[in-house]
Amino acid sequence: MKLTSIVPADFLKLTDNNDFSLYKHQEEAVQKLISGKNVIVSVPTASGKTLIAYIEIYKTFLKRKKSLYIVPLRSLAMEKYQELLNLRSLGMRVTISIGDYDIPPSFVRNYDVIVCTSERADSMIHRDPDILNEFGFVILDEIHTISDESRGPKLETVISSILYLNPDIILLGLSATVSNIKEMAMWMNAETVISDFRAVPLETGIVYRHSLIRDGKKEFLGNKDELVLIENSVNDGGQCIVFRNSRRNVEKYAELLKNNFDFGTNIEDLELPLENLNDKMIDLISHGIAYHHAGLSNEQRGTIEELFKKGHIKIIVATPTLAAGVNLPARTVIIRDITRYSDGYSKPISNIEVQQMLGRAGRPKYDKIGYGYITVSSESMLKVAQNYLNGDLEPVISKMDSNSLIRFNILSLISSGMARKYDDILNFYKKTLLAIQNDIEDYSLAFDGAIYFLKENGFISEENDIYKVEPFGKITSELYIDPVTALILSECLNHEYSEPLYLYYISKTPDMIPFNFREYDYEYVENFLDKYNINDFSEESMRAAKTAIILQEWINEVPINTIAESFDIGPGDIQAKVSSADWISYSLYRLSTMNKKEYSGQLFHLNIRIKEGIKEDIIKLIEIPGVGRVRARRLFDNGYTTIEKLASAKMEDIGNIFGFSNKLALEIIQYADKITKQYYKGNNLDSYSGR
DNA sequence: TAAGGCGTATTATAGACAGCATGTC
DNA sequence: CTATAATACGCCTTA
Repeated sequence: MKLTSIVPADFLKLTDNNDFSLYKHQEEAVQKLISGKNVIVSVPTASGKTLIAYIEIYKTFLKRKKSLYIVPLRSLAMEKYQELLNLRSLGMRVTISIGDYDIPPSFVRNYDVIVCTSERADSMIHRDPDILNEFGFVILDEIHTISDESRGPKLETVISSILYLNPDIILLGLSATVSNIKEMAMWMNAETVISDFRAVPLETGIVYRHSLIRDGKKEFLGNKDELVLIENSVNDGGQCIVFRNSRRNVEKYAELLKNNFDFGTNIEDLELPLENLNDKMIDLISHGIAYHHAGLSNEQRGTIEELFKKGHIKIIVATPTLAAGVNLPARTVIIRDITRYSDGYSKPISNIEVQQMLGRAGRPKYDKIGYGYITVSSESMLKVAQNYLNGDLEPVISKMDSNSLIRFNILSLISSGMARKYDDILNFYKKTLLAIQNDIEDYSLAFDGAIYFLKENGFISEENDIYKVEPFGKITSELYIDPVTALILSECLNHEYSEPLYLYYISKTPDMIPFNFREYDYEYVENFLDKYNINDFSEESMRAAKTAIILQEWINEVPINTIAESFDIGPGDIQAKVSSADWISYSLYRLSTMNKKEYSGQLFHLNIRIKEGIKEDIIKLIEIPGVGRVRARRLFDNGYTTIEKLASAKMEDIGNIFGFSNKLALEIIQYADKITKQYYKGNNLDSYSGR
């Protein structure tokens, strides 16, 4: 079936006027969508799923309705947004709504296609359920993430809300292959399209006892095992990704590769942003090798991904970060470990995850074929690996049944007005996958418990069997924080303001995952707890204290690498923690405006200090574009302590400071000048605008 | 006496979303 | 519950 037989010819603007034929699975899905049915498509990655979405988005646009594209990760949202910008040639207005790049909810009305994360979709719907009336089509990318314990329920809530409020909206679920796709389809009132089509064919094999087992045949590799496969692949002009199960293993394996191979690149030619990378990384890169995990800073990860895309790096050794995130394919993928520690035990990873990693094998347009190998070291693991490759699939299981999620969810149901009575809550839950897989009556105790908790703690009230949200509950729901977090922050506000103590409370909330605690942390952590009279020496408290200590270093301008070294953590870990603390400290500030107004100013500043990693005295300077924590401090140390002083500075004087070009200096002065003039016109300089 | 082998005890173990603000090529 | 690899440590053997 040709494209133009289903969409107006206009659509060809997207395809360079190429009126090609759809693949079978695309055609099937599109026809079902056009006839007004919900669809779940289950095909491997890189098989043209986006085109299906494109076509229905356009059809929806012609019907003057909006489309919502939901993905699990911010990086994927970014990627999808860039891709969907093409739709502007058809007159559609495309935008993105994720943490940093936000549009106010009301502005959604000015766009036709909105890309967002599950959490943002959830929060948007619960702030303004009526917004769903504007939508005609919702795409749920990677819908199998419903199985994810921490994040899955957010996506499930979104789908359930749509089924509950606006069943007319057409749903398109894009899924990895799972065993209970029929059950999912029943839940979503959808039809299924299943195919094993791949744009680049995949050849798989298992490395076991010095041999490669492929198609039932054994090829002897020698005692270098999978290293032979890597070497061959690279020598043949390919690139390679090796997945391992821990950061330490990742770094060690990269080192091992370096001792075996040299796919050298001339470092000087690369113009690396050297300050990002450490010596070890640079040494590896000079051999054409790199490692990649969440301990790296965002800048480091970006650099390595870029170098890999350009072909300067031949092999990346990585943790699963690289499997889930942005699309970074390689000809050969090697899964070195198929077990991983979780909840105290080492367990085989899920096949969904294995397939996701294998999905990175084969670059469309560059490789004729992709290779995926799994290495195992025991007979039992060999069985497991064989089962993966034979398509032994797991089901998608709802994880909406935890008490904390039920509390969170019932609060947002009541806060949004979606539920006024107990029956409304029940009716909502009947629309969840949880209800398909379990008897929802079994959860009535959990519901009662959650409602009791919310009432007791002042989030909601009840009168004549009608629930009403209290201001405390409303703000908690809008901040998208766990009700327990809100309670801990309220308790915090009862203490007199103290920087370390408040950081401790922020770190103690369930929305912050604190740093791990090690044996040698005892001494300084105990000192901290003693010093601030915290009489809680539980492990939970110790971890929070350690996190608070690290955050304190951060807001006192200790360089990130110094912190990383002295606490033996990665710069990426600090960035991740800072961003959580940023969110929670903002929530703390907002809560203070309700009943502790006298602290609000201080807490507003604390939030900025956490966001930027600065001391109090340069809060004003950080506002200038191009000036971060380091440059702001240099300006301050050179006597430019206020915006006004900068406004009257000379370009050369600032340009002479280390780290400032004349161009930057000029921009800074001009900006400072502008702000100062506004100030004298009576505008408020105290408003911080972020960057 | 120092170095090295070996068995046993100890330790550590992946990742990442959410709040708000303003008018973009 | 059903792990496992790296490291630390103690003990013994050997050059």
